[in-house]
Amino acid sequence: MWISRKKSTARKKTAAPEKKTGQRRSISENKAPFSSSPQELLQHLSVQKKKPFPESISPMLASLASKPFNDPDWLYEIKWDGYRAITFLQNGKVEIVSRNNKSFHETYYPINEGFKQWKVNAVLDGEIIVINAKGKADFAALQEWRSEADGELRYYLFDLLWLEGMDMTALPLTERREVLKEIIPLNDEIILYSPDFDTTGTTFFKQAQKTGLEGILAKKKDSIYEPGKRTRNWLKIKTERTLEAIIAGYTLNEGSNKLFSSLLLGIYENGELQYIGPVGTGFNKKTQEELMLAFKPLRSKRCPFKEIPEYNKPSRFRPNPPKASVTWLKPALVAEVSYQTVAPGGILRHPSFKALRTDKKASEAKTEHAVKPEKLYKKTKQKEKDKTAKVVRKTLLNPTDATQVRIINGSSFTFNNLHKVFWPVEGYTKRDMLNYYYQVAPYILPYLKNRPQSLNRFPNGIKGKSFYQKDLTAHAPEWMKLFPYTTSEGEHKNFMVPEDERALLFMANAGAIEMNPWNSTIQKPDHPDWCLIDLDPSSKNSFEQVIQTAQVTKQVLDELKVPGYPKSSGSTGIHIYIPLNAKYTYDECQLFGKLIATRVHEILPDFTSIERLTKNRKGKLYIDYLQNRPKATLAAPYSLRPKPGAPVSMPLFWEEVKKGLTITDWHIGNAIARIRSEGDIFKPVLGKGIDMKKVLKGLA
DNA sequence: GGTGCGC
DNA sequence: GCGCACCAACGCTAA
DNA sequence: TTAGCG
Repeated sequence: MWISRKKSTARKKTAAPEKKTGQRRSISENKAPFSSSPQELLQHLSVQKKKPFPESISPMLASLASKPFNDPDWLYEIKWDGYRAITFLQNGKVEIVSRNNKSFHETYYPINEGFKQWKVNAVLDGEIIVINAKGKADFAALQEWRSEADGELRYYLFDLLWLEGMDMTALPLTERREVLKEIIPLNDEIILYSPDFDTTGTTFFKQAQKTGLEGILAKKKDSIYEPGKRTRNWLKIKTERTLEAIIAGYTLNEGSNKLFSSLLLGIYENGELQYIGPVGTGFNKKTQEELMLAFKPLRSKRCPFKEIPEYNKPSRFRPNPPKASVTWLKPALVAEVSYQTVAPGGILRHPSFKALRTDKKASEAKTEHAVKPEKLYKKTKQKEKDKTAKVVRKTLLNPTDATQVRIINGSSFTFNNLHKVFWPVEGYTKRDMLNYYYQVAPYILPYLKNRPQSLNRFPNGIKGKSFYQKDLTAHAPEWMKLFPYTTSEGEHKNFMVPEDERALLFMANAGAIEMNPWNSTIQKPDHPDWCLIDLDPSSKNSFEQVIQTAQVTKQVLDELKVPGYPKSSGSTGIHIYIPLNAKYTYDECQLFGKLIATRVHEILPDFTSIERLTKNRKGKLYIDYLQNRPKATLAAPYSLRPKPGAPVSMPLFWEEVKKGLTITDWHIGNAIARIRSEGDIFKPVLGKGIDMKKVLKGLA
């Protein structure tokens, strides 16, 4: 028994990064800052080598959600109303920059002071705010902040992106925050840890409303940090609503030294302008001046409302309001206004002026705008049901031995040549590849099970000689499932059909870097589970054109009310899958694919082509629907590709299919973290299929 | 990557 | 016991 | 029949 005999293999050093700083909690006195052991963390990070100090990072952004929710897998933070700021701390040098990489170094100089006692090299993410005299975060005050007399600065840190040569972004949020908490000195009054609250989303939201906070953030505990991305794993829920209202007039209180005291607002309902109340806050002197300038040509004698509203109405807070005079305006300007609720009678409570919408005509003003539905949340809910997605597996092979024996699904495997470099530029080895497939097995197997495979083998890495193998008859172990076929020559042969991770690792161990399953299963070999659209650029196309074509494909599918799921091919293009649930034949499927491809080509005739023959394509992007045929294969979702950079064919959200996406975004080094964080977002491809008849009827 | 042959 | 050669797709269609 | 393609 090899496994038990080998004992002294990998027990190496590597504790958590240890620093010493004055007031900080010492790491040794508390438990290690990682929920798992350092060994596990190291293993977690094993695919990445020491990462250099990042030059710049754009912050990860939150998506907007319409209402709070409760979920133990999410944590809740305060949404600070200030400037997002990333701090680069290197060898005692401090650089604090905005979202757009503008330096805050001079502007908010007191913050630099606090970082002087830090002894670590790190990249931190947080929000700078100003507390005004009332003790509340004040965005306007922040913008006008010049010195400590203008209010108290705070820098709330909520994330850690890099620490002492370790890229933290691939770690789950909770682990990043645990380490972050450890390294923030306790004696600083400006630099603070932005806490999370162990409560339900709804309770926390109510609390936030009461406290007058701008909103809350919900963050998925196991989410990774994806720079520059507006993620669904971070959601912001605002306590205030906004609407677009028409400015119908303004008032001026007796004895006021301002240009105006409030704006009188209305919205159109059934063609009539309805009064929705005054707004008296949210503008400073400068915006008032600008507004007055815009009002000048609109002044009118006539009140645009049907009835003159009671703008002098006393309120609970102002039983004896100052006498105000009114100037009516022609209803032409649109203001964006925030408010908390609508009182009976349609009057806004706690309205605040946000901005003049110069891009909108009065007739276009809408009651509610933006606010994405909680669709986002429902999606993640689905993921949680998927138990396999929750299991965090250890790696299969240790980092040292060149040969290792493992039992998988009851079968013994001898893995040889584990040091062999498969991706020479990056140095990824056969071991890295096997570890990847072992970890991705629960996610990729649904797309391989019951599907005959074409093995595309690279036993000597991506630069070595490669070959295809379909017939496994002579090489299959007894446990291997086979699927018989007859060649056009009349020879009887057998495809292999993977059933479990044992089969997956068999293929990987054979040098099959890429997994190439049929589009149908052996249960219904002539009925594909999905329809493929393969966007395959020529060397003359830019990737931007691929993205544009994918977006147009999405648009065409939307018009037909057909769902489509995109993934990066991992090579040069993008694949789009339409779920069919094995209800149609390959012929029908291909015709449907042709229909989509043709429509896309008609919209983008300049740089796309649906010609099968390369020479007829004239260097255009090939919209390939012909792979919808029996026995054809395509790299599976989550498959590695034998290309430089060890890219992964990664399922994407449509929102990610936009300018800036690159083919190397996802690779062997970061794919596992991404997949664990997002779950299998391709799952609907294996779900309910489309009703092709209905779609075609709608077209006729 | 696995096999079989010749040395 | 080793180095080495050899093997490991397929179906379609244009020309 | 072969060459090209995916």
